Amino acid sequence: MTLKDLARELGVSTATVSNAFNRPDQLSPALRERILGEAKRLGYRGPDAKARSLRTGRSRIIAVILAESLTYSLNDAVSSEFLSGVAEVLDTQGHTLLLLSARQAKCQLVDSASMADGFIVYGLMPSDELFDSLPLNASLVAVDFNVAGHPSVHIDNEPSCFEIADHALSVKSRKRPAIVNLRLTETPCNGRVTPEHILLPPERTITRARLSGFYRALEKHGLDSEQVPMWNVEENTFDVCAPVIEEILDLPDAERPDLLLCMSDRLALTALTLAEQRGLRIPDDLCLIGFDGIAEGQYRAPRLTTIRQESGDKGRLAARMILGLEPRHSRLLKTELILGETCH
Amino acid sequence: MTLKDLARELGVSTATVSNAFNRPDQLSPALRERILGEAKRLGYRGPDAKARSLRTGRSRIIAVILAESLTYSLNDAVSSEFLSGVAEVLDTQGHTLLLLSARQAKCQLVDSASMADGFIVYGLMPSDELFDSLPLNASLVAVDFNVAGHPSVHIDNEPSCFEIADHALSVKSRKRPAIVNLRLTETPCNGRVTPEHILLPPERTITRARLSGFYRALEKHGLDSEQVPMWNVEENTFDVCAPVIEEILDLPDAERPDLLLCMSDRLALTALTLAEQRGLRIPDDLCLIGFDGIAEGQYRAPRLTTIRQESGDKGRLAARMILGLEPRHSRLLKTELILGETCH
DNA sequence: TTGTACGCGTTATCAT
DNA sequence: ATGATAACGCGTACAA
Repeated sequence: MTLKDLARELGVSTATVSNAFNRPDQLSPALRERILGEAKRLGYRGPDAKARSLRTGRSRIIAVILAESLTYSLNDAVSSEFLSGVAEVLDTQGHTLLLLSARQAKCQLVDSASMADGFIVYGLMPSDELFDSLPLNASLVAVDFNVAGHPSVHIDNEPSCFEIADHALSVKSRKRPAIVNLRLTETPCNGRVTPEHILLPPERTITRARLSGFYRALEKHGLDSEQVPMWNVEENTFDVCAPVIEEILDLPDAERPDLLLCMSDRLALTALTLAEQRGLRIPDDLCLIGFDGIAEGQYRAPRLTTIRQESGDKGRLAARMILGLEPRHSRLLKTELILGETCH
Repeated sequence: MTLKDLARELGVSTATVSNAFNRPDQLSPALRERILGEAKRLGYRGPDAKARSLRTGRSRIIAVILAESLTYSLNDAVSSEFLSGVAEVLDTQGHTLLLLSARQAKCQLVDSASMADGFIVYGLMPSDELFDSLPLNASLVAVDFNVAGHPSVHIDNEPSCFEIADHALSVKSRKRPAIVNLRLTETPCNGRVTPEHILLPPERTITRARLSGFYRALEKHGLDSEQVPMWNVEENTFDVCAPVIEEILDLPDAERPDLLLCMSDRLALTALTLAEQRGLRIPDDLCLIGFDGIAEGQYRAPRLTTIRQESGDKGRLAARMILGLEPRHSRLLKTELILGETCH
């Protein structure tokens, strides 16, 4: 049953049937009633989305391209919250959400992509050439990194990290701070960062900005940031974090850090769990700070001291920009220091 | 730049260009090279997905229709894990994932839907009529509930709940068990379930099956299940669960249950957090069991005693069935009892 | 209200 | 074998 069949059946033109569905004002109410009634009776389900999107050039589909795999992104609290914000706005506006990952085979990514009306790109992409393959006219908003020629949504990573590290270092004198990084080395590294490791360039990744904030706070407190031991973790999941955190916690007492500046809540929560297992008192023996402000860190005792970034707002804003509900220029969102009980 | 333009530019037919992209065996390698080379040079990005999907009838898009809102589903660990499993398989098979919610306006849901090649329906839908509007030929797999004429994927809710409740009641004598339900009343209810409340019919919802399992275990242990107090929560989030759990925990000592049979880990974790805040010792003062086996319940101390359902496997299986990688008949997945420290 | 060109490829059929 | 032709998929938009 197609629109054309229905038109023939009713003895009206296809245009009229189309109008009955899309533009009520273009035909008499009586005729419209009749068309809709017959449509239902004959089992015609309304204009086909594929045909319509070919004709109009729009699909009402917005694609989110995630830097990480879908499997990871969907299980991570921060990106889930982001997606949830995106979905909320799209839903309201009658659009739908197509999930893509930059990790997918390029060809299939690109042609699924050409169905979408717009793109929200979340996180640092493995390469920029991807963007050359996207439809030229489609709009694009980058989140947490920049794409030349397109607006982006960021949070103020450096100041936030300065603020929280400054807080951590002020509360009580900590002799042995250490930093736990997320995906910050040029080559993959799960473990201690040595001078041989090259760090990703500042403009490429948000974690580098977080590191700068930590460094600035350390310097302010008279510490030589170069001397502060640093670890790195490649993936923000318990399973990947745990071995690295264990390596830290299992250092001899005299060497074990008494303050961990973690770049994510997942890192900090992993440290918290493993530290508790080892009988370390928090915050007395070990002080912890995180970043993100995920629910899991707050609905527990002790609550994590962390920086709350509103990932949901980030998603909502990006979605609104894509849909043209918001001016298309780059935005910087604020964060908030949450004082929990893991650092005081 | 369309395929037609490129064909004209090269002086070959559109069919040949199409073949160069889709069926290398249909033309000489030399010609194919030339076409692909020129395509790149002239900025032709390959066949347009919209046009192709109109012609072929396929889009390589699989839609997941979620019973809950996208906002909720993306933030919930269980459904995220499910989606993650779906995405993993689709990815591998060159398909993409479109997220829809049964809560969306019907019309937009239906027409976004008509783009998809297949549907995975997750959770109890508000109404069945939705399925009448879906494309007739499209394949459909239901998860956690049944849709007439289509295969489904289930877990064994009743036996699992019997098993864990039986365990809980065996470990030590508990005088005052109580049940915390999830969305089980006919009319919304966040609080104590009274005889006036009508419960959803067993065939409609998995939580009713869970309740049966609990009841069977209670009877086995000589308890009158009718007498066991029951609460109900409408949404599986901390914010909605908390007030109900507080109502339970704040009962006078003599009335407060010493065993909570919770239908989800979120419920149990909420109870755990709030109980700890009140200085209740777990499991001595209060014994807790959950359902789901989400990571959050295991990466902590005490770990939750719960039933682990492999939501990821559920998603993978549903996706494989939709893609025809798996026979299209209903399947029942096994669960596993996880002995944590919240009930012994 | 209607006729109809158009959007962009795909594929069956035909020709060389 | 290779390549070309043309019908087809389903609506939409604009002129009439």
